[in-house]
Amino acid sequence: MRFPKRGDLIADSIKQWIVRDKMRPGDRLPSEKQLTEKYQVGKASVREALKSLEVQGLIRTTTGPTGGSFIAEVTEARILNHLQSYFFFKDVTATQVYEVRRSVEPTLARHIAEIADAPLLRKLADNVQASQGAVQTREDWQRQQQIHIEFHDLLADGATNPMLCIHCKFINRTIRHIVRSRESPQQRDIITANRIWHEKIYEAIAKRNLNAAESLMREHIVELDDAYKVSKPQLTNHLHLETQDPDRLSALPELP
Amino acid sequence: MRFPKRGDLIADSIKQWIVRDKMRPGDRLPSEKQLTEKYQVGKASVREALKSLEVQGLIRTTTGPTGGSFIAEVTEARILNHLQSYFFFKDVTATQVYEVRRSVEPTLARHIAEIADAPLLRKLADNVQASQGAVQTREDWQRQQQIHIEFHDLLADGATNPMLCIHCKFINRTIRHIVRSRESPQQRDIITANRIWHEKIYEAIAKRNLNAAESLMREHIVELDDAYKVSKPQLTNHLHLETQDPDRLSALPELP
DNA sequence: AGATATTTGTTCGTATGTATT
DNA sequence: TAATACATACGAACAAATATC
Repeated sequence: MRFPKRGDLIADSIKQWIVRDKMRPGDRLPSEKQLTEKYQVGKASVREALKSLEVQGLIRTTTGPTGGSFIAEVTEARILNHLQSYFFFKDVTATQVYEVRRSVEPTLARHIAEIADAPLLRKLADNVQASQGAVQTREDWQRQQQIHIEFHDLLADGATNPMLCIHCKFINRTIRHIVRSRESPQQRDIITANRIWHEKIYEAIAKRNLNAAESLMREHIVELDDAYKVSKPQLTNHLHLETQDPDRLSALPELP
Repeated sequence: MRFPKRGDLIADSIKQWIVRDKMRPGDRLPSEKQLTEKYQVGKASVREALKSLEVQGLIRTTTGPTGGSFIAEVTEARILNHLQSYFFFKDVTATQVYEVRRSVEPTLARHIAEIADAPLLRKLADNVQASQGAVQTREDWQRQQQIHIEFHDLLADGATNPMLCIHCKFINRTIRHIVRSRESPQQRDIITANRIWHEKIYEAIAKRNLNAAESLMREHIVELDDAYKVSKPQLTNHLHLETQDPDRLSALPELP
């Protein structure tokens, strides 16, 4: 395709409009009919443009009399899905994920130690408390793994630095995939070691000890990396689906 | 909207198909007509699905007898644009960008010191060479700034760790925005300081001195952060346009 | 070079679904 | 309940791009 499609041109034009007029989330776009008249194009082209903006997460669309297209803030879920799609064919190894994690998460811990408020401290304390349970069965092990990653997610969610937040959230999502693809090793000592690390990190954060939070987190990640270095390095990736309802998908005919 | 749109359902179904059948970039999808027959839906719905996948970067589409939709690897440019859109309404400050940069770029420097090959070393050397020029005019200053960021981009492009690469590339793109929004300060000493830092970092990489590369980069970033802390913290963000050709956009009618 | 076939791109008319009044 | 305003969906036709012969 030498020439850009009409839909893409219109989408870009609307983007310019959003920037130039400093539109904010919630602001309303003209209706499809108005857009066809303004741009002198067919309905389908306008719909392609709106679909493009919708997939990018910049607008959301509703039906009905008060409906239409409205400027939206791109959600965290959407950008995480896009990142996941980006790495789908990339063959990222667990070692590579840990290389990034080792550099970013200590910074996150320091950041949180600086800004954590009472509600966040409470959530972290609850999480540490929840990780006290015994690890007997395979289900126990998997549950503890989820609680463990949840601790890291709480830290990321608590960040006031959006860039730091999103990077850490994506790392955690990737770690979840790695953990799932791993057959449970009978390494109960790792689980208890993790619990102790989290306790220490929590204490450092609660005491606003920035340096301790950072270095403890670094040691924690390095130990995790070492512990799992032997296991399957390749992570099994998949594409995220918007509609998690499997019934609706299976209602469609199968493809050959 | 309570029920998902048909286009989204079909897009998800195709995604499942891609994962289940282990399709690879270049593989062909059924034609629009075939898809309408398979899914028993109208052409518009199929096109919405394909448009969604196209915007996500998972397929590319061409016309003609050998044309159609083909599986594609999501490009770096596309994910960077999505990240930019994500932060559009987020009000990220320069300080926050540097907080992430300070943690991740030293890791990148270490990574590169470990794996850099001759061509990359050559490019880095050329870049350092190019930064020797005098800084007299305002244009000199801006050119030197671009060469400086180019050095960091060369490091990111050289990374074999895709996750590290993309994070650093996005940081660099954001830094470019910050630099552009900054009126040139008459701080010629910063430019020369940067040049010296880059020389040292290059030397460490060339000598495969991982620790030196990492710590030099850390000091370099910290100094940069301090030097610019006084300037405007807010970065002026904008949305990326697919079609950079301004003629085509201005050919469209203006919006009210 | 020109004709032609194939596939996407675009338009239009019409009908349906949805949410408000 | 009915009228409305909007998005959603279908189908047929035509236009444009790009291969092959």
